[in-house]
Amino acid sequence: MTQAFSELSLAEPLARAIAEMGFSAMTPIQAQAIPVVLQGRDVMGAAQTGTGKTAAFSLPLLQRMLKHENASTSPARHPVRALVLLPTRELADQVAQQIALYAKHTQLRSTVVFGGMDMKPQTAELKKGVEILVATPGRLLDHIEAKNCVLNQVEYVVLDEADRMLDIGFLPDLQRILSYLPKQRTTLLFSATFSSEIKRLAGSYLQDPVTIEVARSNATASTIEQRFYRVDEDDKRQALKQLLLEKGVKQAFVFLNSKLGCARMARALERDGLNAVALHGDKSQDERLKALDAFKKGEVDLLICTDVAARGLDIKDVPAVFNLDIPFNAEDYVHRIGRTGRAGASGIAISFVTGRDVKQLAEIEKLIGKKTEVESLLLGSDQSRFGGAPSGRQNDGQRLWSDPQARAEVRSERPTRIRAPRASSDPFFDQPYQPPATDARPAWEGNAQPASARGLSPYIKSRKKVAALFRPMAPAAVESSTEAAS
DNA sequence: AAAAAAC
Repeated sequence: MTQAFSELSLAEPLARAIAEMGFSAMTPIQAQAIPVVLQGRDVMGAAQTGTGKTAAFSLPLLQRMLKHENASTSPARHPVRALVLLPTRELADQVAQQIALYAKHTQLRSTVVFGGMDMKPQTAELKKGVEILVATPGRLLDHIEAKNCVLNQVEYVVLDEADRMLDIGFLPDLQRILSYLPKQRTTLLFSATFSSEIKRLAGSYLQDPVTIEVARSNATASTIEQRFYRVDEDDKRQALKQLLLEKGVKQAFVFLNSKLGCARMARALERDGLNAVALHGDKSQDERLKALDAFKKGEVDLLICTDVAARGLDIKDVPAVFNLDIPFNAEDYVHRIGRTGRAGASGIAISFVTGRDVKQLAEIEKLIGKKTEVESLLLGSDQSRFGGAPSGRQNDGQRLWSDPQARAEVRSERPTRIRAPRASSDPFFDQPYQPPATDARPAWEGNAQPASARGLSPYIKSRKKVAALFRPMAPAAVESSTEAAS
């Protein structure tokens, strides 16, 4: 019982824009949220990522703005009537572009303001007057305080990624912004994840809200295959390269927890001959937008990013997400893997687990309501560069942590040694990638090296059991995946 | 163990 946009009797300019964009059937969040927003109710909406939330709030807002003239008389001909707030600049940019497309055939004007860019062009746009303003909090406050925009006629506020907007880092800015807005207004909150705490807090910003939950909140899309591999800190890059080949992945988001880690990983992968670019908050905004744009166009294969890219970014057909680090917040796991498997497409999410991530993994299991199985990964020697002769063996799905004893051992493992940052003398920066000196022979063939040096998890007890689970990679499969990856 | 958002 999918409903069509045509059943909504939207204003002609909106219907035309939708048709031009090739949309006909509504997604569940759209089918449920649009009628409610059209009634002017406050909404708290939870829906999986990639299910069309932006259209779910922007279309009915535009419709209402077209149907209802702003009642108050304004000195500006185009007072801001709708304000959309987002937690990252790239996301603000993306949502603004989408709204502009929906509003294309209307007289309604929209613009976006975010930090890291020159104030002047933004100010000029604001002074011309816009009905719809998309923004990140900090820069918006700058504009408000510089009196570049007046928000006392705002009728609609949207907090997208609402749980993030309401978290401790954003809340002070958000409260200040809200203090500039009329009390009488419609407020819409949307996110894929809502913790119960945030839900309660959110309630205090809403008046008699309608709660819309199209899937259990915090759920991950069933179109995303989720896998977890036990990988030592030092083996992560090698494991990434190997899995890219094995899975035949052409393009992927690669998440790390730190900006420095991203910068290093991107450089190292580039040196290995991969087409990788970093995206994190220490880059200039210009670089950030360029990196994202190149990834969108498919000019870049691997986007090595922090959680700046975890939420909302909508890039078509990215087949894979790698979590080289397990995110600090379980919610961010849900958002990160939501960068793949969008709009019903399939995707794979691969996460690397070290000994100290066990607790966090449990949090993720709790949040997504699924048990995870951590597999071990036998790393090949990789004598060649990426795209050359593949490694000799691959893991064929060994379930490691289903064994309670192994799990207990993992818990007690000492934390991985962390290399201190050392400017340009850091060998990680300056030396070409050295493949591991060992071959890929497994431990049971009498290799004297400690198991961890070969990427074999040190807590494997039964060699026989393990041997049965590993088998050489079939040559045919290797070739096809190599081709696909190049 | 961090990142994000203003200059």
